[in-house]
Amino acid sequence: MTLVRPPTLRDLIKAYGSIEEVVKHLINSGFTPEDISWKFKLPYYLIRLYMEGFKPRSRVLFSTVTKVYDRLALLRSRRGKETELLKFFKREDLSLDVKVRLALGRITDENLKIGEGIIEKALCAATGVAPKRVRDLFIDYGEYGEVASMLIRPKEPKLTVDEVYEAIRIIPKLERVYERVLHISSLLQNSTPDEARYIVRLLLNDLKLGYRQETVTSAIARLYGVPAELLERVSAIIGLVEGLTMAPKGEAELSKIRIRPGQFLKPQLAHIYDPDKVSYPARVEYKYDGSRLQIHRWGSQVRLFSRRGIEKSSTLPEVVDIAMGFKAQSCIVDCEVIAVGEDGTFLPFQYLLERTVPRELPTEELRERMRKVRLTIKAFDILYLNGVVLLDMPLRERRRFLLEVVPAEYLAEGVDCEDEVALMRFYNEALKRGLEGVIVKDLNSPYELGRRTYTWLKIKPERDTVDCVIVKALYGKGKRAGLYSSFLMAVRDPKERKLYTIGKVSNLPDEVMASLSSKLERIKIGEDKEGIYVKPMIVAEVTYQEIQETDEYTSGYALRVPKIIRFREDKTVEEIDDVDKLRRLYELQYERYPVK
DNA sequence: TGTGTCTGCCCC
DNA sequence: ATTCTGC
DNA sequence: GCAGAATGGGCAGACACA
Repeated sequence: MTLVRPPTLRDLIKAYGSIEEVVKHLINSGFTPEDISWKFKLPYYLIRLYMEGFKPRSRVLFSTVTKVYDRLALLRSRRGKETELLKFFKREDLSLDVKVRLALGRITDENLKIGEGIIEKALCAATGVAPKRVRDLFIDYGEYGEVASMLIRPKEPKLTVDEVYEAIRIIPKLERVYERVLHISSLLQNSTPDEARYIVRLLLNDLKLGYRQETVTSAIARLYGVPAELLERVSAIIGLVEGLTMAPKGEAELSKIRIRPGQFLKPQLAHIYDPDKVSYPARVEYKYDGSRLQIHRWGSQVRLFSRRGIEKSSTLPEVVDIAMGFKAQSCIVDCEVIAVGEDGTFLPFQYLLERTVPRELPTEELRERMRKVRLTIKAFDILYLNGVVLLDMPLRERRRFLLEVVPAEYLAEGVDCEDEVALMRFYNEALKRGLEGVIVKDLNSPYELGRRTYTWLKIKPERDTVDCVIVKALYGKGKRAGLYSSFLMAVRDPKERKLYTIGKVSNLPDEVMASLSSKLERIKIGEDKEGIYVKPMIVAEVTYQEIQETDEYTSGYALRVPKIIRFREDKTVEEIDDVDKLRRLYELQYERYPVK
């Protein structure tokens, strides 16, 4: 009589040659990764790695990287961090692109679709701890990396850099939430507390090490003996990871990288207006309430990029058509895309989002939206024309080319101003015509990629203010863990003694926040996972950029870009503004912004 | 099938 | 988007 | 002065779940 026993993993490896082949065979025979993981007591993440053809290249332990992270976190000065990074980049047992991505905390350019929700689930699954306790720890520590390191049990470090790196890179292939949860929880189960801290932070795209990408750039520049400015420029043109990994090729090769249409460039940004920073004559243009768009055209090819470099041409076909009308062989044009009604009046920003947020749409849906929300553009700069880079040219000269290339109806309207009086005259006219404000530009300034400069200044009006009351204080995260960091505000009902919420405000100095917290705790009347509810008695004057209709708040209105101007200790809850005033303010803005 | 939650180097 | 903060 | 880190409003899409 022979005893029949199921084949062990060892048997199967012998039969199929490698564990990778075994996994492939089992998947083809209809087993799920979960089945295999359970049957052979193998971590789920490893099964997924083998399914994707994972081949370990180096045996460097991930714990060697977490030690570097720990040292970087401890170092205060920029110079110290740079030296530590330099040491890390000198390691020869890891490839440069892996090191660069580990240093930047960005393992892949694809969306991981992992946020706090999934991390919480994975931590519960990995440790058996109740969600409530995980959430409580999150309130205390303000960040899931630290929470993970609290919850994961110490063990001998055995994860390799390769495993962790590849395990993160394959996450976009895991479509279902439960697959991602299993994947991450198995990774965390096999990690030490320190490893768990940094795995979670890598997954959330935030290492919290307090250095800038500029520091990474200069460390690499130093190591390979190339000018940091050159490396920065190359990175601005071809992307950060791509640029930094080119450093070993040397200065000559780096200098060959040229701007070309089709390759996103980080746009220049503006500061808030300061009269002392304007040099006249200045170029002053309307500021349209839309979305930034960088138009690339070469021959019959067009690419559109949002402010952060997301490609948008498939959902904005009318802008592609406009670009085809540009009088150029090739060009890169900087503009604002805005939503307009059938009569050409500006539509509120909310409408535009229905067009600019989606990355792709079924043709029928796109057609429908194109009918509902029409688009146009207002161009204000040109960075490249027919093979020539215009960045270093003064704005005054770039504009000459812009006017030749872009038809007048698609140009941002503006004037050259000789002095502040003319500037203010134009600004007031802009407000009267329903614009968001104006941008003031130095006519002699070059276009500085990815920088916020004082050569571009934006002026926006102070809107009305609303007196409202704090009804809830919300816990802070990250470095504000353990503190309150924002407030839920409410206005009165005109008749009844009821309060209606209108939105949240934050961005108060730490000192103010600290002095308020004891007061808030004294008037606490309840709590939930986000924060504490308080007796409505702290009154504040709040301003905003726009009032929007919403289902999110009980008043039916929300403030866009809200901010506290001052606390009104002279006012009581009975004296704050009511919902009627909010409604009046809401309707008033459409006298300025006519909507069809 | 409808509603709710989460995520997005989203857009501002 | 805005604001604060540390370098 | 700068960039990073905290925070606000919105929307769509993709799942999860009932």
